[in-house]
Amino acid sequence: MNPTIADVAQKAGVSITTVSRVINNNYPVSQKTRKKVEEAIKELDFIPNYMAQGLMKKPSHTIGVLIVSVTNPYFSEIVEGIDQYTKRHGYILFLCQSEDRVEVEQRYIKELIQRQVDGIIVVDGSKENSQNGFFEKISSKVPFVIINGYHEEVRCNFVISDQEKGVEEALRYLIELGHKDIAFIRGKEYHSYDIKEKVYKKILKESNLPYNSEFIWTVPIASSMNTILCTELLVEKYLLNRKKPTAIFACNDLMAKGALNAAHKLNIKVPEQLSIIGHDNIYISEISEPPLTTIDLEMKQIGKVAGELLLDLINKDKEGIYKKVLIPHLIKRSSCTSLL
Amino acid sequence: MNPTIADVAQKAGVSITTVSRVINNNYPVSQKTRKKVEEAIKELDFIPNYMAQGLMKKPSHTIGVLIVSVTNPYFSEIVEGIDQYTKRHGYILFLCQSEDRVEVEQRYIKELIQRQVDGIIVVDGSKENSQNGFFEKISSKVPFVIINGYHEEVRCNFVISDQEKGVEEALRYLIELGHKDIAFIRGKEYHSYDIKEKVYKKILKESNLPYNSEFIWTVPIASSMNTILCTELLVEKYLLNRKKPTAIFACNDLMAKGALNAAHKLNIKVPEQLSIIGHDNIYISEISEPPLTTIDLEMKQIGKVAGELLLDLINKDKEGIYKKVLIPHLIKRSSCTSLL
DNA sequence: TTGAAAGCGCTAACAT
DNA sequence: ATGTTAGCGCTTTCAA
Repeated sequence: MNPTIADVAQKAGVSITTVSRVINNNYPVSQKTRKKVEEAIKELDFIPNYMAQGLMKKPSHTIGVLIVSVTNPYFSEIVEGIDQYTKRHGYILFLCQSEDRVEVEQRYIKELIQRQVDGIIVVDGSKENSQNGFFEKISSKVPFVIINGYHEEVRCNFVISDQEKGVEEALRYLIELGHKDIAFIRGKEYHSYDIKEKVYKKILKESNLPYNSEFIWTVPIASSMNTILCTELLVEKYLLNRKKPTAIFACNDLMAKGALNAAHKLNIKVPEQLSIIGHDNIYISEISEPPLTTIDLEMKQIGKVAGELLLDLINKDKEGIYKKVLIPHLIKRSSCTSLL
Repeated sequence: MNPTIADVAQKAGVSITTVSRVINNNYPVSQKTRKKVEEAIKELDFIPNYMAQGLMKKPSHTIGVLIVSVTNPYFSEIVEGIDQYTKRHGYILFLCQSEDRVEVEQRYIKELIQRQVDGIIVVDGSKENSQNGFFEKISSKVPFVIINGYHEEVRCNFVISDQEKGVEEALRYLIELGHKDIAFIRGKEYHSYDIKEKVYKKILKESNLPYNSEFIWTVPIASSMNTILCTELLVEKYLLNRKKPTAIFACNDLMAKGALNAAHKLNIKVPEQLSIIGHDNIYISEISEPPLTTIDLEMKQIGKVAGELLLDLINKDKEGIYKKVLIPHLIKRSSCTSLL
């Protein structure tokens, strides 16, 4: 058993109140007494019990972060952004992985509240929990910020990137380069893919390019690291059996990398014979061969902004509902070429 | 403010004890009473205060995990392994990033104890804190497991991979393939690099191959994601200015990927003109072009084994000091070729 | 500057 | 089956 404040008090020959005062350094204590207490603390190797402290003191200086999976760089980079900002302010993180399951998401959030976190950040919160009112309900109980994820009509704090803008920029770039046959790789069942596909159709129309449903390629697995392999298989098949595009837009870099691998396998030169553009700018896009042109979501920055907003909410520096929108930008690397 | 157990008791017209009993489901409560209480809980949206619960109940069902950085797949894969195992047993994780700083490591570990974690896992704990007795001291206060990191003469629980075996296997493979000029890429100041270099020299000697210090390439940055870029620069320079090896052994896959990129840049074909072998088997090695031959450390498995050991320690199913050693194995992919 | 005592929200004997 | 009461380890009035 760890020693308690009473042990320290006894050893130092003072009251527990005094010990508490030197621990928290919030009331005057004479030099002599302080020294005695500090020595007792050192000797006993006393570490105050946070649970007991937390019972009276309000803030726990703890934040809950809920993601799908740490091994996916998209999430880990956001976590790093959150952590770097919040740790400077003395917060520590509970890390929860939902594995993309709606009930797990709910279970974790309740557990976080039970554990008295000062606030919660959910990355890519599920559409279900957005729409069924769960997230809104949570918002009323604890400072709560959602990063990306579904947000139409949902009265929660959001930090999101303007996906439409990003996809638009990518597609216009491809079209400027002279591409007309642009395949679109997406995952299934996620709102963000639906949005992107809508933009895809819109841009084609605006550019007077025909829409061909054969160019919509849907990958069954889209957020774990298996996405790469899975996309590779799919793209290989389509590149062989369907009408060949001159360019591919992929809804995330994992898929883009999978497409790139497929091209390599089929001996299709990128970008000479096939241009590929990704989305997110996880570091994988940077270290690919060739480095992938992509849309930079600035995940670390998103994490930082979300952390900042959450702490402001916690400290009541901010009230009301916030929606912070970051504008993503195209990063031109070497996976796209001009047809003109 | 969240409602308390007293609010629930009042609303349900019972004593707080009864409420506690239905929450914990550990004493008989009549169907009728239970129903009343459950309704009150639902209506008030009551979530018990973990801090107050924790004051009496012993285990917090919380584990502290200390790593260098989440964005490095080596760490995130281990974290995933730990989490997958421990979450099944009802544990939640504090995630702490030391950013490779010895004092931060100490600060976090103390904070974790203060927060009443049931146990701590440190990944790649610093040599300093191993040698100065800090880790041993912590071991006496709380169930404590170190993954990899320095472990000679340190009386702590360890889950480690047998690095010597792995490096040996890699090097022998290269030598069997007919390589005589093998460059060795390492980081600086880490015990694990020293071990690997020792094995490198030993194997050369055993194989009657000359040792050439020009083939020891030391990368200044070796554990953040910048390693790749940094190695790329270094290898490019050495490939141009030093005696050219026919094969490269890299102490981790990040370096191996950097070497691969450098080769690409210089138009050196891998594996035809240069064989590269990595270490760790993070997924980057798998998705490289060509896929990298590497030593599989099975990080996820390491995480699982560490989680298992820690829970056994927590539940007193195990006593004493454990050192679990996993044997890494060579994974042959496509980045090495025979010279014979 | 210090100490006594109440109480944070809950659990766990002990009664009934 | 349910309630009363004494803490868990600490912070914080209040008094001295």
